[in-house]
Amino acid sequence: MTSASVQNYLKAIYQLQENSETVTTTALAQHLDISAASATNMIKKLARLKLVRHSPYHGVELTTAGEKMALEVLRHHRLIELFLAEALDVPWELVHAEAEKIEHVISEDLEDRIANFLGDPERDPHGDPIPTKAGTVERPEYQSLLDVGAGQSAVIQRVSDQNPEHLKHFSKLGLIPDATVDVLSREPFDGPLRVRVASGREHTLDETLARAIWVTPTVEKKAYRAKSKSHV
Amino acid sequence: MTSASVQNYLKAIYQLQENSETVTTTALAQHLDISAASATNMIKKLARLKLVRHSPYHGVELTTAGEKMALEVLRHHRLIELFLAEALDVPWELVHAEAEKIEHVISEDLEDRIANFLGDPERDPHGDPIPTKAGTVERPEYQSLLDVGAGQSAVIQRVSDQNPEHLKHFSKLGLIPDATVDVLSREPFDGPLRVRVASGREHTLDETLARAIWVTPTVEKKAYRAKSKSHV
DNA sequence: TAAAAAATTTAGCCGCGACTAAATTTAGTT
DNA sequence: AACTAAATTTAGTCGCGGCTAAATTTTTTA
Ligand SMILES: [Mn+2]
Ligand SMILES: [Mn+2]
Ligand SMILES: [Mn+2]
Ligand SMILES: [Mn+2]
Repeated sequence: MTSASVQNYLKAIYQLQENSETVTTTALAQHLDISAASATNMIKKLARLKLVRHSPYHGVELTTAGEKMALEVLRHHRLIELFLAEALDVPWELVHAEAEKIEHVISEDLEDRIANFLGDPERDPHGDPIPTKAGTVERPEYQSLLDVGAGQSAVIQRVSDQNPEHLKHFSKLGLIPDATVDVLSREPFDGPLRVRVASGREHTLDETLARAIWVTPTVEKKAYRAKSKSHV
Repeated sequence: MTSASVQNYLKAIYQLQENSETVTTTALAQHLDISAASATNMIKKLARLKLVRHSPYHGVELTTAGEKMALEVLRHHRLIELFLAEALDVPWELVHAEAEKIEHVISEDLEDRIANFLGDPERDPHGDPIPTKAGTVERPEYQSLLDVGAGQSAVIQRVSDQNPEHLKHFSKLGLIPDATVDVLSREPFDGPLRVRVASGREHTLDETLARAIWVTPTVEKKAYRAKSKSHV
């Protein structure tokens, strides 16, 4: 019923809302790689459809109906990602691009069958929560690996799926959801991060990479370096 | 690269060519449920792209390039049908509609993974041959169940996937590829057909249904009714 | 073989979702 | 507070793939 374009806009607005309260035309345009004028155009259409509230020159916000639609698309997307990974061994840096297209064309019946096949999963391969059929979704507050102090260890909860090259790199290093990492040291001024993974291997992550990994800290292993939060 | 519309037109032309040498604008329009004017429009575009030869007022024909593209789409379609049936138990009357959409959005890599998962299959769930990656396809000459004489038996090779209600009915009766049917009797003037399936159950099929089932005849089981081809 | 019917193409239109260039509004700076 | 820069919207255009109505060509029928 609603076009793939409308679905992509709603999904983008939802994802931008996760970071900042209100979503600007420019942010939306950049996220979707289109011109600002095109974004304005679609925003006006979405407002007509009562899927967003538009405060001209100030930003856009999903209505309840708009958020529900966004979550439906997001559910499709993440179920498909996991399904491709599980059923066909598609590597996790490729599932996003495939899901971006397939999410718009599957029936509700197929969605249900995929969810059932996967045992009603709660996370996609990157650790992102899968919205429920009812239209709810978890919003766990993770910490960026960047903000973990030296000497602390943490469990990876999710990894940004935006950059396939980064994903490929992360899986090579063992930086995947549920893996434990020890932060060894941190260069000043947001410099690179030295980490050790469960296998014992040590790796250096620059700021951009570390920012794409979200974790929950575990209890500190070693006491000889107690300074953590205030450090750096 | 090429749009879903172009792909659907090419596929439609290919399938119409299987029955009649040349494909008319009207036949194409009916097949795709669009106006004749729209069909003409797209035909001219396809001709510009060298995917068809158009003889105005007389019909259209795929070029080698057009046929290759049609077969690529058809390969996607049939692999997806079989994959949905095998991996997710989607009933065979539903796989066609899903595949009709998904066929346009999967990558070549995903196509390869699906083919590999299925063990490079040769037939889709309805018995239709799956084109190879190289762009070739079998064109077996089956006989309609309608043309099998009383007393003969036959092995079902394929069943038309055009009508979901018919498919549902066929699977209920056990009329699926590789099943053996005995034709018991045939009413005159293309009247209904009485058949027995392997389970021993007997069913009556009207002309439309019988025409949708394609078979290869087997050796005759019983000699007391030797008249076969000339009978009816 | 001429007239009628059917098939096909042409002409003109529309909604969608993109674009650029120009106008407008808002935010930042001195 | 005025000026400037940045963000946003408006205006106008385009290609795509549909549509209807009218013109044209082919086929059928009388
Ligand atoms: Mn998408
Ligand atoms: Mn993901
Ligand atoms: Mn299709
Ligand atoms: Mn089929």
